Amino acid sequence: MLDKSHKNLSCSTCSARKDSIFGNYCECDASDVDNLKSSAYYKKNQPVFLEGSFPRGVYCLNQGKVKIFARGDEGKEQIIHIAKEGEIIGFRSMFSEEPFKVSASTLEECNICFINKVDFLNMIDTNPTLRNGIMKELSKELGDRAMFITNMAQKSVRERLAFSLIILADIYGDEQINLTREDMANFIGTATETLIRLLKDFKEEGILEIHTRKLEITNKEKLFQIAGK
Amino acid sequence: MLDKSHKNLSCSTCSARKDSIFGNYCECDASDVDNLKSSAYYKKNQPVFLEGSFPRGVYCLNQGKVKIFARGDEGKEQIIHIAKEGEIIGFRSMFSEEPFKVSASTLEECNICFINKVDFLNMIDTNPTLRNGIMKELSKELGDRAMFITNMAQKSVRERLAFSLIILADIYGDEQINLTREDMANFIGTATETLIRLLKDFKEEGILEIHTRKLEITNKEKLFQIAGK
DNA sequence: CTGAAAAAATGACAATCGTCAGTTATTGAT
DNA sequence: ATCAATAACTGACGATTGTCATTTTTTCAG
Repeated sequence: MLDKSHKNLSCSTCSARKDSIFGNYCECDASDVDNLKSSAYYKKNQPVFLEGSFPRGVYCLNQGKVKIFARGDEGKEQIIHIAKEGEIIGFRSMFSEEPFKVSASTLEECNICFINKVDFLNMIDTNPTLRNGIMKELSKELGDRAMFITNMAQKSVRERLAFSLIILADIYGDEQINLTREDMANFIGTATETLIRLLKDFKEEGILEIHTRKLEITNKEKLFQIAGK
Repeated sequence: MLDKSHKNLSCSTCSARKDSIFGNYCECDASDVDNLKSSAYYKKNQPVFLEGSFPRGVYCLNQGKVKIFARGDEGKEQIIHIAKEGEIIGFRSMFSEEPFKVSASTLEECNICFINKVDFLNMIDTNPTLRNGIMKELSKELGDRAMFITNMAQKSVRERLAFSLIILADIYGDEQINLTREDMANFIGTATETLIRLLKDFKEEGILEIHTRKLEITNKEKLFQIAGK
């Protein structure tokens, strides 16, 4: 599955492609993209791009998960989003012509393809369907973040944990949620200790099982209930 | 200044135009837009569009301020953004083809112009400069919201108040900040009572003066200091 | 397999902040 | 000008949550 040899992956056989913006909006041939992109193996906890730097292109996740995070004043990470297979990351700052406002770092071993800024912008300019897909994506995310802000501002940590577990369960699919307690706390926006205590509560309430680092949700219904709608 | 007679305003004499996306990116003639738009007078606390409904076009603020807000589970407003003269609002959901995730409501008397969805999308399609401006705007906002989320998650209410006052001072320009305590609390993400108490603290610390509803910042330096960077 | 480093977990404690209940001040319509 | 409605403010109190200090468990390199 993971290609550690840095050999080029092919878009035409990319299993993540069907879920991606390319798969949904790009009527172009997979091989068109194939010729532009390069691919690379990333090990766990490796940076993909860093806050403050300028984008040189976009990254397309073939395999693995990547956290997108900002840093607060004391350097504490706030995870804004966890990207999974099929997602394209790093294109927002390309349009805004600003340096990255967020950083991206792998949460596990990943295969990530790279498309050069010029090539990507060229694709956008010449392909209205893809362009509309991107605009749709940007707008959707703005809506999501409005909700994220509202949750942060109005929900208790317990409610946010329930809410976040639902999101994480969705991101991880059949796999069990697999994050360090610190990363999870930085996603929810709380202290690591508080998160650990609440996970214990949830365990005692029969909502989940803790397999050390991996979490297995056993009562999703109750999570919805706690999260509040 | 305010045109209560519903008479059409003209883009060519619109003082807000120079600060707008149109002013910055649209090479088209002001009269092109003039012919497409209609304009209307809104009184204070009047809705512009509502969460859940589908966009029929975009709104261009000629005069006055508009709050953009989401609602939490118990209906409590969370103000995401306060739009001022020159800003275009309501176009995000047009691209995402979803119903509005947020509502918009006037904070004071406003003159607002309206451009029909079809006409606006047509402008976007035929005007690459405008289109790029819009994409730039969407991306910029995504970056801003990442910071907003981080502030919400990591700063204390006191720090958030300082931070928000800086933003509000910028939005209100030469005017004094003029919001109900409830709106301000809903912007900062706290209870109205907590906000009132903290405003009193700030007053005693010589940071601002309270003229009933209007706030005058007297020590911006200190605000920056408290806000943390 | 072993030891060191990293991560997870626990306990104690204090401060921040929200809630509720009530009072005072301001606004705006008649 | 008056009064009702709305907004602003105050006080008391407790729960939630963050901090710090320490222990236990897990991971991983050699």
